[in-house]
Amino acid sequence: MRTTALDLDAAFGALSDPTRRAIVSRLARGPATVGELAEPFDLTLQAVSKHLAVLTRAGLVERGRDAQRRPARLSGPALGDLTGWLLDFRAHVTEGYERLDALLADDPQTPSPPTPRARRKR
Amino acid sequence: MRTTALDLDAAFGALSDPTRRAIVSRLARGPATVGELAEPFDLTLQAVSKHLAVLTRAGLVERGRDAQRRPARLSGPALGDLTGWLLDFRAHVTEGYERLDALLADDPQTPSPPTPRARRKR
DNA sequence: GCCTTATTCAACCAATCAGTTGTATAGTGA
DNA sequence: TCACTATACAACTGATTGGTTGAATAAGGC
Repeated sequence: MRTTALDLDAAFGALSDPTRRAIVSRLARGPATVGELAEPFDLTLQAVSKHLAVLTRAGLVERGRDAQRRPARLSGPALGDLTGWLLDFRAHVTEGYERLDALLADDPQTPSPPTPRARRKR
Repeated sequence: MRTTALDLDAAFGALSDPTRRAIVSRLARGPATVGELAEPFDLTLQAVSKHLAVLTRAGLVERGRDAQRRPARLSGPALGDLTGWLLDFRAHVTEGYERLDALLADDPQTPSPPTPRARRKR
């Protein structure tokens, strides 16, 4: 069995492609077949099938069976887990920032010292 | 419209690598130099520098200047935007699922009856 | 002015990726 | 059975990626 739980590598990787995000967007409105998913794109069915495989491997999509069709639908939990991870993360960052603000107050290395770096020749 | 705004491709792509997620985790506890970031990894400084470049290009990290050092720190907003995108998304999905549930009133785990367009035979 | 430290740039390499075409499998309907 | 539809598999290709080594750049300390 392939990893059905959330694989952060695979999940983020899957969502890093705009075509796949579009597919996921489409699936958010309900299940669809490969053919239906492929329609808006200028892509072969095989390419879309591959994208679906990537999403499925990442645990974001599940496939069913309806005669010759293999409709895809989103797997809610994975998306929830991903969101959870990011939320945790963001909380952590915010906290860190507050600590940093408290430490620095007014003195620190100024955020962006615009160093006009003249490029030298070789 | 913000041109610095988040690039979903780049942001998700950046977070799809475990080394980069570890770097981001480290940075969530405060800024760090390339050398400091590289320490826990069995990687060259150049490799870590490249990872930082990826994160910077994605808008997730900002670089500063402190003498020879170029400390990296997280860029809070990007992380917030990413989380926001996913939250929106998840909301959409949940809504879709509720609609689907209403239609099917069935066990979503069973692979067989996935769509309302069931045409199976045999 | 050298050294030393911190970081990046440049070139390269192997692996992976997104796409293609062509073929094969699975299921329906006659 | 045979034709048709929907999808997957296989092999290939060019581009990208994650890593390396080696050289260059930037800044400070002596």
